[in-house]
Amino acid sequence: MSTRETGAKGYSRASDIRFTAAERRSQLLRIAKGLFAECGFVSTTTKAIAEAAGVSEGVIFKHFSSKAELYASILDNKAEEIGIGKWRDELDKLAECKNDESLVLSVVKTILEANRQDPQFQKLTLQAALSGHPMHKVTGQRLSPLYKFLCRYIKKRQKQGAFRKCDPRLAAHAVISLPSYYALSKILHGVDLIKLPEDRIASGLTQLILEGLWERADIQQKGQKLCRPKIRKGNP
Amino acid sequence: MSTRETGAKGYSRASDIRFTAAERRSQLLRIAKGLFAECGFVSTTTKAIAEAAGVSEGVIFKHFSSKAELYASILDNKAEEIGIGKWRDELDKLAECKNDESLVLSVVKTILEANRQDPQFQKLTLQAALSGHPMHKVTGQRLSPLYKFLCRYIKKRQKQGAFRKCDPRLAAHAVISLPSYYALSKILHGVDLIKLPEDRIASGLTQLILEGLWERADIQQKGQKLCRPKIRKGNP
DNA sequence: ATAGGGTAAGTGGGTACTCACTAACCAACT
DNA sequence: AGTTGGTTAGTGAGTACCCACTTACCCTAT
Repeated sequence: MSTRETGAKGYSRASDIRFTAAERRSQLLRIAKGLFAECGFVSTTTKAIAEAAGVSEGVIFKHFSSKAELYASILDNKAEEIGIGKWRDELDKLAECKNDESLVLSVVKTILEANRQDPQFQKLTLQAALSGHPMHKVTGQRLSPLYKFLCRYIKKRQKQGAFRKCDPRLAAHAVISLPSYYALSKILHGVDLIKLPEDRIASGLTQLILEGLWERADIQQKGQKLCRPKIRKGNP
Repeated sequence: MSTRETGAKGYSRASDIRFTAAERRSQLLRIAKGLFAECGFVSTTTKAIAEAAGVSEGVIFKHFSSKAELYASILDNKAEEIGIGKWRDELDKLAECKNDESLVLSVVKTILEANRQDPQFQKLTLQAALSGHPMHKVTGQRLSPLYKFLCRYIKKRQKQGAFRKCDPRLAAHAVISLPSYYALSKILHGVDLIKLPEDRIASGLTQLILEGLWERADIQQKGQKLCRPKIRKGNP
C-alpha cells in the first residue's frame, strides 16, 4: 500500500548549511539540553528538538538510537566534564595549611560558579533526580566525596581545638547547603532576593559558616541576656 | 454509526463500594497527589489514576473538567491548608522576647516538620516550580514573608549589639537554607547521610546558625593562627 | 558515482477526553 | 408493601490527536 508516487519533490530545506556528522551531533546535544532543561524529558518532543535545530525529525534518529539515548548522552557528556581532579588537590593543600577560610571559600565559590556557568545543567539534574533517572546517582556521587572530605577536615580541626564541638556532619552539610540552596532558589523561584555580586555572597556565606565553627576563647562569658537552654553541645 | 448493541452487559465492578460525590472527589485528589508526586504531571496518566482509585477513567472527568484541573485542585487545596497565621504570632512573640534560640529553632523545626509530614507535597511543589506551573508563585509567596521577617529581626538584633555585623539577607537566607536543603537532599537523593533524630538535627542547625551570628566579646582576639584576609565585614 | 547528510510521509501505540447507557438508591403515590 | 419516576455514581467502548520511531527516497560534495 501507499506506493508513494514520488514524482518531483520539493525538498525544501536545501538552503540550510550541511553539517558534518560530528557537528550535527553536538548541535543536537546542545539544543536538546536547553529544551530538556526547560520542559523536562517527557514534555520535550523530538519534533521540537528537530525544529529548534532546523532539521527534520529523522536526523535525530540518525545520530541517536532513541530519545532516551539522546538524553543519556547529554548527562554522560557533562558527568565526564565535571571531574573534581585538580580541585581536589587544591582542597587537600588548603587543608594541610589549616587555611579554613580559603578552603571554605573555595567550596562555596565552586558551587556558586558551577550553578552560574551552566544553570541549564542544574535544572536538568534536578529533573533527573525527581524523575528517578539513574543519573541522579552520578550527582549524588559527585557531592558525596566533598561531603566526606569536609567531615574529616572539620573533625580534625575540632581535635586541634580550632573549631567548636558540634556534629561534623551537620557542619559539612551547612557548608554545602548555603551556596547550593542559594543557587537552587534562583533556579526555582526565578529571581534571587539577595541582590549582591557573587563574590560578596561567597565571602559573606563563608564568614557566616566559619564564625559559627570557630572556637571562642570565652565560651561561657556571653551568658548576659542570651538564653540557650536546651542545646546539647556535640554528640558522639 | 456504531450503534453499540448494548444487550446484557456485564458491568463488572458491581462489587465495589459506591462513594458519594464528595468522598470520591477527595479520594481522587489523594490518590492523584501520590501519583503526580511520584511520576510527575505528564507521565501520570488518567488511566493510572482511575485504576489506582478502582474506578473507570470516565469518573475522573465527572469530577474534574480536565487532568490539568485535577492537578491544580491538588495544589490549591494544600495552598490554603498551609497558612502561616498562628505561627506568625508565635514568631512575633519570640522576637519581642529577643529569644534568639527559640525563634530560630521554631523556624528550623517547622521547615523540617513540613517536609517530613508531607514529602509528597514537597516533591509536587518542586515539580511545579521546575515546570513553571503558576503554583510556584504561591510557594514563593509563602517563604518570602518569613524571609523578610527574619531580615528585620536580624537587623534589629544587630543594632542591639547582640548579633555580629553581616548582611542580614545572607543570614536570613542561611536560617532558611539549612533545614530546607537538608529536607531537599533527602527527597532528591533518597537517603540522608546524617543519621540523626530530627530534633537533634534541628537543635544542631540552630546552634550552628546562632554561633555564627552572636557577637563575640573578643572579636579581634583570635588572630592566632587563623588567617582571614579578604573578607569584608558587613556592607550596608 | 557513490557515500553520507538530509527529507517527508507514514505507522502503531498511547493519551486525554466524550458519550450513550445503566445499576443503585430515594421519595412519593398508590 | 409495591410500583413508579427521577436523580446520581459509575461504565466502557469509542474518537481524535500526538508521540517516538521507521522507511523510502533525494541531493550534493568529494
